[in-house]
Amino acid sequence: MSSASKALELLSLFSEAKPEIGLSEMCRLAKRDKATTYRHLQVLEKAGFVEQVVTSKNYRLGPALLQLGRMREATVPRKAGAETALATLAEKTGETVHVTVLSGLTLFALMSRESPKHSTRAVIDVTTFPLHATASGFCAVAFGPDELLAAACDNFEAFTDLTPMTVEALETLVATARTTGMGLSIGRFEEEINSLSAPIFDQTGQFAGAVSVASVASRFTPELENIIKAELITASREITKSWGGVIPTVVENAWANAMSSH
Amino acid sequence: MSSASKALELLSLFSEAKPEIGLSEMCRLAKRDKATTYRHLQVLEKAGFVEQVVTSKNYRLGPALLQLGRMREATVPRKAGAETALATLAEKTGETVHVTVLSGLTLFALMSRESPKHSTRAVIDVTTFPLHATASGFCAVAFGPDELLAAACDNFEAFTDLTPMTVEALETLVATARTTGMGLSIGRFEEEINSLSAPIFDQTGQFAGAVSVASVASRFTPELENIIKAELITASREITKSWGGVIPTVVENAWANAMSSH
DNA sequence: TGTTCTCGGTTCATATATTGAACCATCGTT
DNA sequence: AACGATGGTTCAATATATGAACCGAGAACA
Repeated sequence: MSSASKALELLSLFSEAKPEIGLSEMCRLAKRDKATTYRHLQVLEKAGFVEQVVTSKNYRLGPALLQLGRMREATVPRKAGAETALATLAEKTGETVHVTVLSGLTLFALMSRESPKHSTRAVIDVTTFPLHATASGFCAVAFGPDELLAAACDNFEAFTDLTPMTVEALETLVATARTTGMGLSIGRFEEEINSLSAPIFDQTGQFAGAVSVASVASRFTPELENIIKAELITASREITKSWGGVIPTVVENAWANAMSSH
Repeated sequence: MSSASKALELLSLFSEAKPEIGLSEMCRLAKRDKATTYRHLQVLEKAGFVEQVVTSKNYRLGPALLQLGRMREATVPRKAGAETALATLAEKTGETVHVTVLSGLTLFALMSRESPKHSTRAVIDVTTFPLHATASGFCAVAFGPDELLAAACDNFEAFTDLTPMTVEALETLVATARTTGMGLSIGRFEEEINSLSAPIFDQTGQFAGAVSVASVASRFTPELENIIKAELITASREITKSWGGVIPTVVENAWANAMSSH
C-alpha cells in the first residue's frame, strides 16, 4: 500500500462522533506506528486537510476540504453522478429506469433511461412524480422530511383504480417502504406498470431522491423482482456515494432483511 | 518532499475554470512524470478524492470531498457563520468579497462572493493566499502568530511589480495594518486590483482569518475606500462574534483612530 | 517528593516503496 | 500508412518511508 493511501486513510477516522483525534489515539485507530502517523498528519496538515487545535494538540479536519468540496459541488452536477449507475441498472434489469430528485416538496425527474431489451416498456414522460402514487414517492415520504406526508395527501389524484386515495392507504405503502428500504408501486400510477424504487441520500445526510425501475406487469415475475431489488441497492449505493452521502443504517438494515428472506 | 504531498498537490490543480484534467495535461501542470502522476491519481481515485470520467478518461474532483467538507463544516461551522455577513458586505460595497481562514501557516480561501453590480470585477480563484502579497496576508502577519512573518518571507514570489520582495518592505505594510486595523494591498497580488482586509478572531482569542474586499483600481476612490472600511469593520465584528471570538482592544482602537480621522 | 503513567514529538539505521525512461496500445488527423 | 497525440505499463535504480528506541513535559498518584 502506498504511503499516500495510508495518509489519506487517516481522514476516514474522523466522524461526527469523533471530530478531534490526538496523535496516540490515531495510532491506535489506524494500527500504525507513531512516527509514521505523525509524519502523515504533518503532510495532511500542510495541505490543509487536517489542522491541529492549538490548545489540545488534537487534530481535526481542515479548511481545504471545505474548499474542495464546494468545488466538486460546483463542477460536477448530480446528473453526471447518476449516469453510469443508471446505465448499468438499465443494462442489468432490461427495464426502464429513472432517477428523481426532491426539491422542496416536489419530486422531479432528473433523468431516465429506457432499456432497448423489450419492445413493450414503460415510458417516462412526466417531469414531476406524485408522492402518493409512485414508488419514488413512497420512498420520499418514507425517508424524506415529515412534511412530505401532508404534501402527498394534499392532492389525492386517482391515476388508476389502485391509486391510494386515503391517508391510511398511503401510510400502509409507506410503512412497507420503510421496512423493506424500497418503494413498490403495483399499477398505482399507470395500469399494468409496476415500479420499484430505492432512496438516495446526499452530503447533508438527508433523503435527496430515488432511483427506480419500471416494468410492465406481465414481465414482473418474482425472479425479475429479485434482480431489480439487488441492482437497485447497488445503484442507490453508487449514486449516494457520488452525491457525497451515506446510506443510513436503518435503510441498510432494511435492505439486509429484505434480501436475506429470499 | 513526501510522495503523499505530491499526490495531494494534484488536487489543487483543479479549479472552477478547469474542472476536468487529463493525465498528460496534469503531468504538464504538475511538472511531473507521467507514471508517477498516474499512480498518484490512482491513489486519489481509490480514496474518492478524484474520479475518472468514463467517456473522456479525464479526472475530476471526487465525491469523498463532499462528505469530508460537510464533516468539517459540521465540526467547525465557520462557513455558515460568515455567510450573511459576507452577503451584506458584497451588497453594500458592490465589490467582490471573500473570507480566508488561517490553518497552521497557510491562509486558505473559505468562501467568496462576487457582486453583480459591475461587469469588471475581481475574481477569486486561488485556494491559498500568499502572506506577503495580499491584504488578508498582511492582516495575518499583523495579528496572527509571530511565526507567520518568517513563513511569509520563505517565499517572496513576485506577482506584480508592486509585490513586496524584502522583509523591510513587508514589515512596513504589516505595520500599517497594525495601526489601521486593516490590511491594504494596492496591486501587490494582481495588477489593477486593490484589496482591503479586516482580521477575524475566534474563541481562543487568536487571529482566525480575514474578511476582504477586492476592487478594481479605477473604481477605488477615497469615498469607496471609506465605505469599504466601514463595512469591513461591521463584517469582521459579525463574523468574529459568530465564531465565538472577541475583537481585541488594540484592533478596536486602531479602527476607531482610522475612522475618526476622516 | 519522587514514581510512573501517557502524551506529543524526534532520531537514525534499515528496508521498502517510489521513481521515470522507455515502452505499448489506441485513437483521431493528415 | 505515417504521425502525434492520448492513457496506461514495466523494471532496475534509488530515494523515501519506516519503526524501535528515545526525549521532555505534564498529569495522576502515593
